[in-house]
This record gives sequence, structure tokens and C-alpha cells, in this order.
Amino acid sequence: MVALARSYPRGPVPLAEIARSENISLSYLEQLIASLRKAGLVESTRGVHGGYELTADPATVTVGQVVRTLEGPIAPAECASEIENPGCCQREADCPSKILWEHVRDNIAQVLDATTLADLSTAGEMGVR
Amino acid sequence: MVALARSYPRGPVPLAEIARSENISLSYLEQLIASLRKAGLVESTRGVHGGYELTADPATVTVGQVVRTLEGPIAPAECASEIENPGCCQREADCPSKILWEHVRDNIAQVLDATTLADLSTAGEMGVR
DNA sequence: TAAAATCCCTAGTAAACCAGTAGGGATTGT
DNA sequence: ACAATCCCTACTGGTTTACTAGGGATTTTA
Repeated sequence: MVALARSYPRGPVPLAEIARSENISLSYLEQLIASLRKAGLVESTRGVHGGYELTADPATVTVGQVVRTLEGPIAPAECASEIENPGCCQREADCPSKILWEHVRDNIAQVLDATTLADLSTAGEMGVR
Repeated sequence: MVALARSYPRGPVPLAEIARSENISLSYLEQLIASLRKAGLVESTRGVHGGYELTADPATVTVGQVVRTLEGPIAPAECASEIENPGCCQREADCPSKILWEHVRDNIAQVLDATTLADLSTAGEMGVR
């Protein structure tokens, strides 16, 4: 996604190119991007000169969106998932550590949601802030 | 550990008791607490009236210590582990997302290190703050 | 219209990890 | 002596992760 952000908005980039530059197998990349496409984060163009491109400006796409699409709801523990998981634990209501894990989860989410693809794609160029 | 915190400093608690009240198998609990003992967080007494007890006041033991003992260094990604992991990634230095994951890691650590066993053991009694 | 470039889909898989079970041994108090 | 307790090691079944493999479908271009 950072690779796509870097060539935004210059039209579709073939996956084979990203596979080469990022040293990831094409087949595997295809699977990953399929989820991202279904989630509407990228769109595809087939045929010669086809490829994938972001559907939105990198500055408006958060890492949180990408991570949730690829890895599901943020959840440092089953009982502290962003998507509730009823009956995942016997302790349920009066678990002493549930609140702690929810707190951890919210911190993770806050960081991921506050970082955009634009932030990442320019990181190398401008140094850490 | 919360169970032990609750009976601190009233002497050793047999693991069988905790296994029963927390609904965890004794055998499994024994394995977990073995690590905690080796890390010096609990001490054991053998024989009748033996058991385990915390080696320090629950207010001075952080969840971070416990989690690191049981699960190893905090690391939302291999390349962002608290214990460095040389050669875990080709991108190494100029990875655009490494800083992000380190940021996530530090947030997790901050929450876990700021919470003590005493905080957890009293949570149910006094409600959430 | 054939060929090439590209996306698209499904199935399989090898290794690692997790959450245990099982079973036996050592130590200590009564 | 015996019962309660800690202690240690080996095994295991299920899940997840990070892929590989192979075959389509679609679109542009020569």
C-alpha cells in the first residue's frame, strides 16, 4: 500500500512490479490485494497497462483501515476485540484485566488510525518527526 | 498473578486452589508459574501448607513484567521487538513502517508498565476509574 | 484474431505456535 | 509413612501464518 501510495495518482501499477521491488511473491501479493480491493481501498484495471491504484488520496487512508482489512479487528485478546466476541470468556463481566486489554487495544488503534499512507510514504524522504 | 495479589501477604497459596477458582488446569498453571518463579516474581514453598506467593508488593509489580515473563518481549512485529532481532527483515534501516510499529510497541508497553497487579486486583471492588 | 499482460480465484501446505494433557519425581509438614 | 504440595519433561491436537501452485477471465495491442 505504501508502494501504491508512492505512485498515486499516476494510474495503475502492475502487481508484478511491486512484487519485484518489495521482494514478495506475486501470488501472495495477489491474495493480499484481493482483500484490499473488496474493501474498496484499491481498484484494479485489467489487461496490458493495467494494475492497481488507490481509490483515495494516501493522506486520507489510515494504516488502521489497511490493518483491519488484512488482519481483522484489532484485538490484543479475544475478549478485547473491536468486534465483540460473545462467550469468548467465562469471566465475562467481572474480569479484572479486560479493561486493561481494552485500554491497550484503544492505544494501538489510536496510533494506527492517526497514521496515513502518506505519512509512511514520505517517511524515508523527510526523516522522522 | 491477580489471584496471588489478592491474598498477598497472607503466605503461600496452593496452585490447586487457584486452578479451581480460575478454572484452569493445574498442570497448565504449573507450567506458567514455573516461568514466573524463575523470573523471581513469585516464590514457592513445598509440602503441606505450601504454595506460591508474590515476592513483592502487588503495587510494585507491573503487568508489563508479568507479560514479558510469560510471552517474551513486546513486539507487534518482529522488527519492532523490545529485544532486537537482527536480520529479521531485508528492509532494515529504511523501512517506512518500522517507526510506526515501534510507536505501537511503546504505547503497549506504556500501558502495561503503568498498570500494577494491585490495580487489577482491586478493579472489581471499586469499579472502573 | 492471436498473443501478451494483467487481474482473479481456489486449493493445498509446511512450519510454527498455542494451550493445553499426561505422567512421573522431589520435598516437606503432620 | 503419607499426603500435600511443588517440579520437570515430553507429547499432542488445533489453529494460524505465509506462503506455493495452477488454472481461469479480461483487456489491449500487433
